[in-house]
Order: sequence, then structure tokens, then C-alpha cells
Amino acid sequence: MAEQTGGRFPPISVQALQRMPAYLSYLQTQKDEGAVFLSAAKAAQHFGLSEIQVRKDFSAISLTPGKPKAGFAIVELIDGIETFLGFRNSKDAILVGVGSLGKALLNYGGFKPYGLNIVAAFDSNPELTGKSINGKAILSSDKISDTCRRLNIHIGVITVPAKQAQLVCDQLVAGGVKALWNFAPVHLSVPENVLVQNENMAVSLAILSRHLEGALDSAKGEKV
Amino acid sequence: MAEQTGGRFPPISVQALQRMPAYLSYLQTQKDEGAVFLSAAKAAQHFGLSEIQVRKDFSAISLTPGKPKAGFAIVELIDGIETFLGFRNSKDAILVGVGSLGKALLNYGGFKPYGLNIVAAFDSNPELTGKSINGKAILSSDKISDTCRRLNIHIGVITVPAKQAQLVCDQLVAGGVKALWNFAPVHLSVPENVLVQNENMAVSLAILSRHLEGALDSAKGEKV
DNA sequence: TAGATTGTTAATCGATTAACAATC
DNA sequence: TAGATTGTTAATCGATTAACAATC
Repeated sequence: MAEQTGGRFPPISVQALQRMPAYLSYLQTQKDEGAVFLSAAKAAQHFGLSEIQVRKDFSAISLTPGKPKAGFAIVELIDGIETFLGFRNSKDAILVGVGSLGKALLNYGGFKPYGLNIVAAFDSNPELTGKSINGKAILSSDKISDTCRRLNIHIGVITVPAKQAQLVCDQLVAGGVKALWNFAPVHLSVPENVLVQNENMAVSLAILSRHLEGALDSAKGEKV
Repeated sequence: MAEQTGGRFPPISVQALQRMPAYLSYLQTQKDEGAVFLSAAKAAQHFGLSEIQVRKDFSAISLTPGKPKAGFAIVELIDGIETFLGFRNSKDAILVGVGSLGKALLNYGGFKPYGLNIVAAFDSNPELTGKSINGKAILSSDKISDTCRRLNIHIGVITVPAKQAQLVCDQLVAGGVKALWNFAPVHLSVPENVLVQNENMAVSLAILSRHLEGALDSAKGEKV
């Protein structure tokens, strides 16, 4: 395993990273209510996590240490989490596959706070190319690589059907894309330096489904 | 911790569950190509996982053991995974919050294979109520609890803004909903027996973002 | 000071991996 | 039989939790 690249933050586990967005939104509501400090105990109770886990997470993120008897400075934590998660800097992306899901994402404004900016879309259907959705032009799929290179795009959002996903992936990678957000339910093969983040709705649905079948116990972290 | 409820499957970790949908789609393509058996080694190579991990996952799912020199029976695995994930039985759900994301999900046909069936939608905006999207009626939010009870709905999809999410959540729970698919970026407080599955796009975007900033090493499972 | 809360070190727990025997 | 592949037991690794000292 390679070493952590040096930076502001100590090594943070993937699990801890996954807790960060929830912390962030809670911190923002606390701040809006005028709070300045937040104790690990209070946050832990809110989330149903152990106090010590929250304390570890907070102290990994906060630039200054927590204050005994007070807690952690909320603005520090917000700044830390936003910086850590990379929400502070805007990132351009393109989307491939203007089906129902693709259209939805093009219309969805909710990515702004996370720094994602979809600048164009691609589809192989000639009836769609030339049109635009939410101000984003739909271009022909054969221009994917060129466009990525020309606009220096590093993020690709894949919303094509499973069968086409690998081809699209290859085109994006050929265009210099380094990070893929894959909504197609398939495994994508990519070079070492490219990251695939699978948005796996099937997993969520499976977890819901198993809960309803009584297979999940109510306790957290249970085996399934 | 409570015991695993008895059933067809041995205890399977959440991590293993999360690998299942990917296995499933690969198995289906293998089956379509006429394959009958699949070795753990071949699948491991496809996914970039360790052979032994795949073997453990497969043997947990397959009804009959793998065959030395052949591998695992593909149809057994497919059946096992579909059963395990609960995709075999259809489940009715309602959706609350007909904004851009809510509309998108109503229009999206991709949930069928997972057994999810959204039967109705709710919104507090009177300009939307009475209309319908993709054949699904949009009803007034004050009818959430009633409708859930009347139709015996156990899954609620929450696509309202963060501020309203807890209220909507409470209404759904009051209506007897047992599993929530939450797209709002907040933590929801629910009774013990209700499961909240957060669809956390922020996490995905954060992971992409950190990769682009060079903070992620290319190796799998790296600290971030 | 006393008490609340943090930070650190060690223990526990669970998932992954390794080693190797079993079997077709 | 030989070789490929599985299944099982033990070792490793990492995340969480517990215990307790430090500090405001």
C-alpha cells in the first residue's frame, strides 16, 4: 500500500469519510441556530453513533483541537469537512446517456453545493443531439473524447444502459477523464489512475428489501 | 447484538452484500454468453478482487457447493443473489417530494428489476397535486399517512428538501412505513424497527473529488 | 476545585487474506 | 494420476470501542 499523500488531514478511513456529509449538514443547522461549539456527545446522540467515534472523526477534521468542557468549534469543523470532501472547488463534468436518469441528473440542481458542474451531455440518439436540457447542450457521442480533451474535463457521469457503459467509459478515459461516476449496473475496467465511483441504487434497494423481509435485525451494523 | 434470523443464507457482511449486485450483472452476462460454470478466479480477475474473497462470497450465496475444477453453477448464483437481495418479490412504495429529483425517479424505469414499484407521489405544492407523472398520481402531502395505511405501503422514498425531511419521515412512519429511502442530505430520527437507507450522492462526489485532487492513491481500499 | 469534555493508548471485534487440505 | 479449483482453519489487518490521563 502506498503512503498517504501529505496534506492537511491525518489518514481518514473510508467509513469515516462516509459519515462526513451527514456531520456537515448537522453542523450547518447547528450553526444556523447560533451554536458556536458542538460536543462529540451531543452529535453522537443525534446520529446514534458512539461518542468516541464522533470525537475521533471531529478531531481528524478540525484544524484546532476540541476544547474540554466546550466541544469543537463548529465553523472549524464545517471548513474542515468542506475542504476535506473537496466541496470547496468547482469541478466541470460531462454526462453521457440522456435517458430518463440522465435527463434527471441534468435537471437536478442539487450538485452545486458539492462543487459539481455538468457542462455538457452526450447521446448516441440523433434525435436528441442538438437539443439542450437545462441549458446544457446534447452532443453526439462520437465527440466524447474530443470534447473532454478540449475542455479539459476530468469527471464523467455515465448514465447509459449497462451494455454500452464500458464503451463509453473507454471513450471518456481516452479523452483524459480521471474520475467516473457510474450509474450503470456493471463493473467498469479502467486504467490504474482512473477512479470509478459506482452509484449503486441496487444496493440501497436490496438493503431496504431485506429489512422488510425481516432478515435485518433492527440493531445497527447487524449482519445481514 | 441480536442473532441472525434463521434462513437460507449464512451470515453475510454488509460489505459482501454490497458486492452482490455487481456479481449479479456479471453472472447474467456470463449466462447470456452460454457459460454454465464460473470460477472464483475468473470473477476475481474481472472485478479486481482477491480470488478467495469471491470464493467466500459465492459459497455463501450458492445453494450447492462449487465444483472443484469447474467453479460455481451460474444459475444457482443468480438465483441465490436475487433471492438474497430480495429482488424476486415486488414491493410497492410511495415517493414524497416531486421536485427535480422526485420527478426523475418517477420517470425512471430502472427500479423494476429490483422489485421496487412506486405507486403514488406526494407533494405539498397545490399546483402539482392532481396531476400525474409517468402514470403515477401526485397527491397532497397531508394524505401521506392515510394512503400508506390504506394501501399497506411499507417503503417510502424521500426526495423533499432537507428542512422538510424529518416531518415527511414522521408522516410516513405514522402511516406504517418500515423502510425509508432517503435522498435528503440529513439524518432522520426513526423508531427502532424502521430502516433508513441514505442515498448519499455527496459521498460519491466527495470520493471523486478527492481522487482528482490527488489525495487518493490509485490502489484499492486506500486510506483517504 | 470539580466536572465536563477532549486526546491517547491499548483492547476488542470483524473482515480480509493466507495456508493448506479436500475433491472432482 | 495430476492439476485445477473449492472449502476450512488460522493469521493478519484495520476500524471501533474501552480505559484513563490531560485540560479547560
